[in-house]
Amino acid sequence: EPIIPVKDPTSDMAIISRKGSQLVRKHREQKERKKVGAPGGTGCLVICDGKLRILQIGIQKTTIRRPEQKFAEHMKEKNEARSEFAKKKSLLEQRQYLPIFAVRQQLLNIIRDNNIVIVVGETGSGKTTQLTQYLHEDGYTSYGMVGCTQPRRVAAMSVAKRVSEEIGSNLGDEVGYAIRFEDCTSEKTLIKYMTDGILLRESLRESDLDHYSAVIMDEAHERSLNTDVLFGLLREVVSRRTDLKLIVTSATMDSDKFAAFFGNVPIFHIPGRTFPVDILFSKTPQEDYVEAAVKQALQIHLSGLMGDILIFMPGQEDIEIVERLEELENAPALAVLPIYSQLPSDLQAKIFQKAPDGVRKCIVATNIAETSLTVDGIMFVVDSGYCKLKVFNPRIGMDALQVFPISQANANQRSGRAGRTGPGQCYRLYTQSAYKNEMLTTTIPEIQRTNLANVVLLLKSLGVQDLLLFHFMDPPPEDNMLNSMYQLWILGALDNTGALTPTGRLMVEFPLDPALSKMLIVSCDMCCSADILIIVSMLSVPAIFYRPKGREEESDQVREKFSVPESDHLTYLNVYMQWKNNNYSSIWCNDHFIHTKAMRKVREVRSQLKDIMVQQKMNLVSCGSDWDIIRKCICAAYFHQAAKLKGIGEYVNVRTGMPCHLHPTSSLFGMGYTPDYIIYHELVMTTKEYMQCVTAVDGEWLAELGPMFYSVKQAGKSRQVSQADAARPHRVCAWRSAAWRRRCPWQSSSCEPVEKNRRRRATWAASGSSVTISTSFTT
DNA sequence: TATGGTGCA
Repeated sequence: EPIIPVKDPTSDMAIISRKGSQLVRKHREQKERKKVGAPGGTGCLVICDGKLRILQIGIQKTTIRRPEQKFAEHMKEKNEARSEFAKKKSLLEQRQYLPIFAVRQQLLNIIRDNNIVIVVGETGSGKTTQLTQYLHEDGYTSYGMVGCTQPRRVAAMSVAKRVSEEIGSNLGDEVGYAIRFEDCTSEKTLIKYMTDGILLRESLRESDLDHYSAVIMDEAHERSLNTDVLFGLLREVVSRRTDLKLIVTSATMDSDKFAAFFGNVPIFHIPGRTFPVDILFSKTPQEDYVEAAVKQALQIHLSGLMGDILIFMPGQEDIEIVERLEELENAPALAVLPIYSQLPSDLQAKIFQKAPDGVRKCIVATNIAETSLTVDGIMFVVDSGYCKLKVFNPRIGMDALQVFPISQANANQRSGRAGRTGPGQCYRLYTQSAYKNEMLTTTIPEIQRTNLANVVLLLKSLGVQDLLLFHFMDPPPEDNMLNSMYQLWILGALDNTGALTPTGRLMVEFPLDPALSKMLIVSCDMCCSADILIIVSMLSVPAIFYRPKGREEESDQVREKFSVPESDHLTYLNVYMQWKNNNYSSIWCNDHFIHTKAMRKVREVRSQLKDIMVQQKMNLVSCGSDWDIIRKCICAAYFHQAAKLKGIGEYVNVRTGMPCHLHPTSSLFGMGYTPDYIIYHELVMTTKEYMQCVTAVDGEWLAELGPMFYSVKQAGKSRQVSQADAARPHRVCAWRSAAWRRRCPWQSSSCEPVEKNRRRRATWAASGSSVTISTSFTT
């Protein structure tokens, strides 16, 4: 259905909005249509600040076909556009112009008098580049390095480069950086920028961080998983090492909380330098944020005011609808540019290119533009008020990727994007009252909404005895912690007393999720480690396959050529082997709708993991074409995530009984081949409960490899696997170990009857009988 | 029967 061009856009705003509505009405109709039959209850319960909040968002779904799209052929030009200011002034003059320079001595005094200081540094204050240098100038580098953590790699690299220029040394000498795959430091290094994940790994080797005299945790308010773990660890390190200085930077709104956590430490405030941004709230709540955003962007566009527009949307799908703005041909030229992480980098680069004269840029972004990417020249921000978040449900072991209202902190960050190069305006598509009363002040930190298996393993290896007593700034839900411990126990990383086993100790060495580490370890005994190594590497990077708008069928057909009918894992192996046979060619990738960037990373990950395997004296052997061995090996690490065929194309989770669906990207999807049992890599709730990356397994493997869950029973002539134990962590562990029970606070009366049953079952199981006890699942 | 917010090791 073509969109009718607006006849006279400048004279009649009513027409514009009508056209806008037309576009969106269609979108909404389709959305409604799709909603029918979709599972209800996409809402989510969230506990924040002791309050229980129910968040329920409708499902966004549309299918709009686009004409064939041409791929961009040019990459982002790397002309180092220096500002007029930078050209005229010397580096020293630039440094002295920064707001932080005015408070330099005060800041150094307060650091000298306190081991921990919270620094509230607004954008443009210069804290990231100057703090390290001030500490260096004040003598802190005479007895150790000054370390500075960043949540992102690009930031660590680019800031280190800038500071090395300011100091007048080569990058890697006095000033260096370390990120995964790249250590650009030397024995001379005094100032080290790094990602927070690197510092966390370093603390494994050297728990007191003796190489450092000072550590700055920059952008700590972003509260990444690693930041939160480091908070707890560094707090202890500082109490042991009185010579270590810790500086934590934070946003204004949570500085008090940070200060309290570290023991009522002082807060130092550095003003920033940004341009004012007018905030405009919607007078009434918007029914449809896509429609509202389109209308608002058009209104700005036709207002005659200059400057580029940035629209924040929750996800790719909404972005693709908003992109149709461009089709309003009679309106003044508007270049609508999408940006999200999965977009190929050549298309991403477009947002940084200067638009032709007289053409206004309108960037439609996910929250990638909130912190990760900065585009200059944005004058207007249109904020939908929503973002997607991944929340983990420990009970069913499922991630849900859902649309949530943003927090006040997000909203402020978004509006700030309009004031980087001049005064700007921010249009919020929600009411002021919604902002004040309904939005959380800050987003729920990641540690409270993710699978913690990795964190638990790390803390265990650091010798943290009782994880429930570990000092987190915002402790994760107890259920979540215990579930992760249970998962580690299943994988053999923890013993019955909750202590790390030799397998667990080996697992810590790998920068992988525990189940993937386990798979790698098991593969050495099963003589398929070279093959599993590739599969594990492929699973460690985001999306391999690219499915561009307008070429869906074409790309699906190409993908099918790689498909191994019984396994997505093997399909991945196949893709890698073919890429290798084609000399790791990027042209080959483009021809086969495969993300080159992702494949390069797979190769890097593979080589890093291989190094660790060599270092750990693990043998690297391939099983050749005996793919059954590979499937069994995968089963050995993922038997706890199994599903059983129920009807045509219908699966139910073996342990929970929950219906699960094959993801449409699976090679088992719609192929007519429906094995009785499959294991899955990941369970994600988007529009449905989807199993992503699945492999067919023999039912008997499940019983053999996962005896705590399954056993084989005789049913007529056919042998069937059924659920032997749907126990929750404490229940299994409780009867196994009194020591474990003591550390499980939920070992309370409510669990008692179940525990008794459990003991009886355990006896039966131990007697060698093949009788299966079917346990009904309750949530 | 129909599809992935953003980072990090």
